[in-house]
Amino acid sequence: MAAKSSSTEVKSKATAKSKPTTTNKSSGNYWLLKSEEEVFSIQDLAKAPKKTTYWDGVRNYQARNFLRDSFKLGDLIFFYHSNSEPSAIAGIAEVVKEGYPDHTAFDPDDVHFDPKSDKAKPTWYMIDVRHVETFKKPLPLELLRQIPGLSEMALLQKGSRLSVQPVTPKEWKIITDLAAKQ
DNA sequence: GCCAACGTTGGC
DNA sequence: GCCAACGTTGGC
Repeated sequence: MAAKSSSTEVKSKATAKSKPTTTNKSSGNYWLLKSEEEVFSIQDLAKAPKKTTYWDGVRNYQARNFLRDSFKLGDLIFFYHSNSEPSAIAGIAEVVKEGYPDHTAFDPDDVHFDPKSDKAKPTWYMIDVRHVETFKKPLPLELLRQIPGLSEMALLQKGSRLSVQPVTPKEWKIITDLAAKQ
């Protein structure tokens, strides 16, 4: 397991290139994706055909880099409900297709249309994710903030807005243990 | 609904 | 290349 994601690596793509994987095995990386519950919830994902959807609409370069370069097949993802009551980690998804161009950027009728994006050289990327598990009880931000081992988690940092974030193996374990106890 | 924090844009 | 203005995110 060469999972080395950490908040300090947020600006670096080094890990993506340093691991020329030749198998379909997960890179062992963990992630967190934000979605507004009212827009697309983990329940929506569970009900989707094949419990799978494409993760479109990311229009931030840092987040784009993660999607394009670092998400690998089998990587596990916390599904986070933002702007929710309460905002919470709602469950787990997995990567079933690695980064490819986000076609919604080319569609003038789409809310995420980006007139500057060029089909020949796409600016924005997406991945496909499949539902793995919905937590019996979502883990609200307020609860997560009380866990000492999570104090450095990207999600909990002041002003953190990134909708695609790496999660460390340690954070992953603490949170999944927590979910199992609910 | 408010507003702090952040990213992006565009004038210079 | 600076930085003010603006737009967005997202907790509260």
